[in-house]
Amino acid sequence: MKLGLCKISMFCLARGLVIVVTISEVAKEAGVSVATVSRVLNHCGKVRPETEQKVKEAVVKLQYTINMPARNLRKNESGAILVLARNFTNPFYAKILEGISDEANPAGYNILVSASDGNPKMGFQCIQMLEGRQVDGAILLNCTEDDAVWLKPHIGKYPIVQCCDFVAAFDTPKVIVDHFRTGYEAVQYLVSLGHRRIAFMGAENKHSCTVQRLEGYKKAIKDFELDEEDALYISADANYTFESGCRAVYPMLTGKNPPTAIFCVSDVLALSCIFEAKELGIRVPEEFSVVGCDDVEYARMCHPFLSTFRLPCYEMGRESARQLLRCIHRTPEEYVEIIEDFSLQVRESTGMAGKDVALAVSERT
Amino acid sequence: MKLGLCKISMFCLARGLVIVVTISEVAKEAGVSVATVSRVLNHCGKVRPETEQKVKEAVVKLQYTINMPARNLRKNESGAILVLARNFTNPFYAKILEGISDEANPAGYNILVSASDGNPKMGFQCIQMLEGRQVDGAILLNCTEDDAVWLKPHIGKYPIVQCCDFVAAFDTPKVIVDHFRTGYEAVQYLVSLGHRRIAFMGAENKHSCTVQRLEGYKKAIKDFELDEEDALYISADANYTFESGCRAVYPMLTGKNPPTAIFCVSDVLALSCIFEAKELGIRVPEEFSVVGCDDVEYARMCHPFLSTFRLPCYEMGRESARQLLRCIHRTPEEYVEIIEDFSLQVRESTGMAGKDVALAVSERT
DNA sequence: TTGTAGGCGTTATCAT
DNA sequence: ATGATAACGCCTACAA
Repeated sequence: MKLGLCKISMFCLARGLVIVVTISEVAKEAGVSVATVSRVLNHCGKVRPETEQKVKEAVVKLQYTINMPARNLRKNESGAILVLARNFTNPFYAKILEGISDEANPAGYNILVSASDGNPKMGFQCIQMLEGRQVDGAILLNCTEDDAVWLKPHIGKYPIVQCCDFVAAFDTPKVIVDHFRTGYEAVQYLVSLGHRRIAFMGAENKHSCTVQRLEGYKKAIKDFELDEEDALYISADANYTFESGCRAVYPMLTGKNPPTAIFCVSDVLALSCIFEAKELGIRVPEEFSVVGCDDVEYARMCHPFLSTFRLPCYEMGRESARQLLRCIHRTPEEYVEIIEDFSLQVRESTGMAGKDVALAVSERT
Repeated sequence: MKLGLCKISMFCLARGLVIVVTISEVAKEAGVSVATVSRVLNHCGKVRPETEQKVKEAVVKLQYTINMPARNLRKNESGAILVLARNFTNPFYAKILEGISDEANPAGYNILVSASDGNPKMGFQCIQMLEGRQVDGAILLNCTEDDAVWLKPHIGKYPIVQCCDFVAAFDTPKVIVDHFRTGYEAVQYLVSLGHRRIAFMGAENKHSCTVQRLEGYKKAIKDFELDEEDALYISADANYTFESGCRAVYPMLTGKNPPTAIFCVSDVLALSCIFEAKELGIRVPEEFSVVGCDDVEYARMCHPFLSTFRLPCYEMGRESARQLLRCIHRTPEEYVEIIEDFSLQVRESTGMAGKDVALAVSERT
């Protein structure tokens, strides 16, 4: 890393070197009172047009800008909302964030982000921001039972929306999908292709999207009387990283009696399964079918295109923001639970059950 | 309305009346003055241990939490910084954001994000937040000449750092890579593999990472006396989307005299080239070599693994935050220009120049 | 329609 | 070491 030097100069911020223009200076300049200036600033009518004009001219002349912390203090609000997720490098969370922004920004709210990285300590920090009035509300993208400690006492006290992952017992608006059903339908779909040994890849976290999908999967396994083995449930790490997905699926694919299909709780993990299978010379989907969940952009960036459940990430983000703003503005209403639809996108990573994988591998070697 | 010593306000959701505790209530409870409470809260010593103890007990008993807008007003700071990027769904920006968070959060700063989507209007909003004291500084990830209008008058007035994309004339700290050199070295590398017709894919924006890489590319084309044609420069859309990359490269690959190699200013675009080539039955890298830039995680998620320039995204984020905090705290220092290193990651999408692509295509058909 | 004045909850500057 | 009190900049009854 090199270091080049540019011109020397000091920042001159409000605190010292620059004259900070306040509402009273504007008032003086315009020859009116601060109250009038404030009224003009807040467009609350009740001001004579020529007075308003004078004030506006003064504002421009003095380059006045409103001091938000001051206004916020007075109005007891912050004009910002918090979005708490594990991270934003996962395209799934990034897309939700986009939806939230698109809804909240036009409404005049700023977005504050915080990556918990699965650390419950961040949940505490989240509440701190609510308590400290730094944000008017929060959207939690990865709420789990682990958050009960800090969250429970604050439910109903602050505007909080759970999105995607949630804890049913926490009484907040929820914007979710029926995770159980995705798990069930994944199996159902694979069974329709003739698969009987179907694996499940979750993640080392207590997210409802992991837990409930596993439940849906298990229920389907029972209903369809399929092979039921603990060895068929594997887990990537809590953050759904590609590498951990590869690590998790490897022993299963190289072990005895491997499955002919797998359902993964995240697209990135599904991609890791496809990748690892191909590395091992196992053809997808001829010998191994993979179903993902999320439908992120990367699912269609290389062949075989991923068969996956499309969740309306962007829309979930928007709806979460809508619900949160509703809470913040105290629109009298019950806590709604909005269940977004999903749909299976059948593409190229799934196919009819054919030869046994182990057999195929041994043939090749 | 009041209840005993404490004020009551309808704080959040319909259900809860929340008692808002202020510093003066704590003072009353502890039998001291607000000044003392404040001193304890700010750990500025000068308080007798037993007094401190009393205050702390009162804080716990009343569940007091500091009111940040009030503190911010008084201290004339916000404790937040702004990160402005085109979007955060591109893993490149997401990774930089991660670096910024990891540096700024421990320092007590919150992160406010804003997606400009290339809209200069957002630049204006950015300055608004600086002026409104909602943030103490800003990191701009996509600064271009187009931003001169709103940015120029505020340079030196507010703490601003340009990261990755930048305008040299704007006198701010910069955390960048030598984009020109990536363009030059990409060609150099491809030449070493025997390529003579090398294309360039940029994007419809004025980012320095697009403009300067093109310049480096052109210089190398001249230096190595390679084919020099306007038809060899193509552009994806301003946001580097996968689809636009496909659209841009298609006519080139199917047209007359296609190149045998291409350098793309972003990994996502490079992936789109690989994808489109494969769709057309053109083998990568046997018939068509592709070099990307960024080295995002997705570059190694499917074969052929992308040969690309690794930019230290995360580190650039951290360094940007470091520089910004330095500006905010007015550490007397010059505006530095930190040039981060990059390195070419040779993987599977590049190979020796072989048969002419058009020829290969015609052979196949 | 406009002005006066009293907070909002802190911190910081004085005294004591 | 502690306390009284004046800002910080704005909003908003209440008066005029």
